[in-house]
Amino acid sequence: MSVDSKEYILQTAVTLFSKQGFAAVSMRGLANSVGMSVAAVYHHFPNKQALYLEAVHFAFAKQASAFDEVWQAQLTADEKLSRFVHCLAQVLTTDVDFRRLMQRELLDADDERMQLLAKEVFQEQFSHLMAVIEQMGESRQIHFSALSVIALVCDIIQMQPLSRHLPGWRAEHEEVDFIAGQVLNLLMNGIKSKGCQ
Amino acid sequence: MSVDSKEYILQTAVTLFSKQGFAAVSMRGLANSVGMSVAAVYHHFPNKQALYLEAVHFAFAKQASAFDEVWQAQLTADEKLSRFVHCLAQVLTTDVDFRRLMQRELLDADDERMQLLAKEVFQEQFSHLMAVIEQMGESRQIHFSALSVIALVCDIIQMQPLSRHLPGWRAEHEEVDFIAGQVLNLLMNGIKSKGCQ
DNA sequence: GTCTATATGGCGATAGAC
DNA sequence: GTCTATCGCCATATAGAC
Repeated sequence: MSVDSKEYILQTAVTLFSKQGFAAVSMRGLANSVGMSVAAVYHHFPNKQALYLEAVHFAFAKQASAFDEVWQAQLTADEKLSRFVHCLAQVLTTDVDFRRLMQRELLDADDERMQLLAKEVFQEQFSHLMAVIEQMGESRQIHFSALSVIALVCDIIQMQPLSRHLPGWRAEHEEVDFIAGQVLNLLMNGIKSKGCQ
Repeated sequence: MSVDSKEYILQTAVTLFSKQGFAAVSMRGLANSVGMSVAAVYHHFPNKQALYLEAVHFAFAKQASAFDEVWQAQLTADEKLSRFVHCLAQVLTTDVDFRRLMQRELLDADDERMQLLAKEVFQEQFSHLMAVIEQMGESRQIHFSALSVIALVCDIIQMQPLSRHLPGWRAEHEEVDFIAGQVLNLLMNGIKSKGCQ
């Protein structure tokens, strides 16, 4: 049926685009991966560019509401922040396709697509995060603090292939709970953990 | 002369690869950009892959010693950390090609190239950073703390095209000194800046 | 909706003259 | 060391039958 084929193509496309990037993915390769002819793929999408845009949309829509339970729960601000960090680390570690597509979108940095992403995917979560940080006592640099939380988690995870080869690395450094715990410790106490608590 | 042509090709290749990625750069486009024929480019490099590897090496070699003055100066550990964060933010903001190539390498995450990058570019700087953090009083999670410093600066800068469209953004958020100052404040005091000092 | 076949053009890489 | 010309292949995309 039409919808099933289209969704299957999209799902496969998400994986291919996230692994290889737009230019390196061929319509032949995609058609081969889904077990169809090139012409059949072109029946569902007018061209490669449109297919890519739909694939990005498809991948990001899945994650848009992953954090809703965090914000709606009856918790203190500190607990909400903790849950958010855990959740973010979990999503970025589990859904590798999402994480890599995100990285590629930031690299391309097409302004039109960035606006769309900001508005449709991130703005809501970001506003919740800023509200939580405001409740925690920070009154001036809320935007920057919220950004720092996300940046810290994202880049620690995406630097893993490199940090594996740097001195002092241990296997537990790549476990979701360890990452979340360390990030939260840094956010609460700064780098000198002993001097502050 | 040979060396000049080769270096000019490399410099141009660095820019093209960082902007478009390996697959999207064509030897024809590169040849056109440097004002030579395709065959002339192939006189200097055996194939596209080798050209890419030399280009990455070329771009990273420039930055390898950018931080040496930070570590060798007669400063307290706190001051060294401050200088490092400023320097890193400056390099990542100024040398956009370097930053994007780095991001692309992390995306590809070819393990052989990661090992080479770790050993030849990052290991030395990372060891210095860990030593500084140890001097500051952190005794257990030194690797993770050092990683956090780098991750925070890197991702705040590479998320700029997105954060521009998120609520609370101001133009000063993209100034090098502002970023370094905020990052250092977070590292020293945590997110609740008032509760700790 | 899916197929086979094909049009059209760009790709990486090479041959051989100068 | 650089050129022009070219090889063989793969790319995106379409035509038309079933």
